[in-house]
Amino acid sequence: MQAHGYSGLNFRELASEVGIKGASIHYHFRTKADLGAAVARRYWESSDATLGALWDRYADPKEWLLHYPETFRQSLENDNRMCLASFMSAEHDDLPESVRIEVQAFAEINVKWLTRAVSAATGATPEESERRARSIFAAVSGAQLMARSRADIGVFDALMDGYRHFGLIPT
Amino acid sequence: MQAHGYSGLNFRELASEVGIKGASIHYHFRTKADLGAAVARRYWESSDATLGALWDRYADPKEWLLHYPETFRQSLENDNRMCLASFMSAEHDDLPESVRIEVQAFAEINVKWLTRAVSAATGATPEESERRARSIFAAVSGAQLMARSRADIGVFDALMDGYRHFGLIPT
DNA sequence: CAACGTCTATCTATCACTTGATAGGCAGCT
DNA sequence: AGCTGCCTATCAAGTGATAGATAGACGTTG
Repeated sequence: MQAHGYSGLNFRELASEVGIKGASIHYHFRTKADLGAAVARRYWESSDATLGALWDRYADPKEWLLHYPETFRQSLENDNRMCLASFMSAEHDDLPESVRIEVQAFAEINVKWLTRAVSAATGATPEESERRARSIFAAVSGAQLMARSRADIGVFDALMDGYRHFGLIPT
Repeated sequence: MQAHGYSGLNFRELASEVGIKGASIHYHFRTKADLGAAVARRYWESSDATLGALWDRYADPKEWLLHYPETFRQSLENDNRMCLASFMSAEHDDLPESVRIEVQAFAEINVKWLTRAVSAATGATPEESERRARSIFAAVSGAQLMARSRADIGVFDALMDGYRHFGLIPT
């Protein structure tokens, strides 16, 4: 799904990757919307766990923000894929409600995590921290977008350097 | 196309909007790739003109950067659409080569324009100006992404305020 | 233990529908 | 006549979804 989005996801192709037939998927997921929602849910739950691990790995709050972009970088490393949040926007209007909910959850957990990290790293007020958290999340998403469109992960790294250089991401 | 992307674009629906039949489009564009490339091309040419007009409208370089986000905002105003650059990334891997080229042209003209504007507004070196130009372009694209996913243009405006507040967009 | 029923997970076959594309015709204008 | 622009009809491929059959695991019961 991170490769072709929701509309690009089809039962037969997915099934063959798993080693079964397309019709068999309907046994586990009644509709495509159910399937999509399940995939999206598993995705943000996994991200949630990754962020939790990152939080535990470092004691210095600044380290959290410095390493945050890595969670997005991994998608690009893995076959030039993109995070669901990005597909979410592109396909937003065509997404079944159940899928949209799960996909938005991804953005929420990211902003929540970032807000806490920014707060701890800079001592800013909760409002200011959330404001910066949203800015960082949007900016990093945009960077992932650019990098994918050039199929060049170096673009992503350069943009992260830029964000730090211009002070968007506290160092 | 700004509503459903390239894969979501289909001959019959587009035709009915223009008041003709789907098959008739093949008279003007032999293949879907030709059609997509033409649409993408017209899009970045239009953006190019808009940026040129913005450049001429103000004498103070700082005004250029302050008003730049408006060119992206208009897409959202117009039916929660998104700029092609964003779809580009999402569908990048599935895009015909001819379409990809035109879509990337959009990013290029934006970065070029921004580089000149940043240079004029801040007096930074060419390298530094381009670096910031890329950062701004990616960040604004990401903001448009977020706003669309929430179907809320207020999200876009808030993010622009944030970018200026945190110094990414010079004021 | 063996026979039976049941549940699980998959299969094959098929349907209705959409999509890009082609072939060929027709009206209007120059 | 010939060109232009559009039409109808149709095709082949792919889509999500459903119906019904099948094979294996498992427990229950005679």
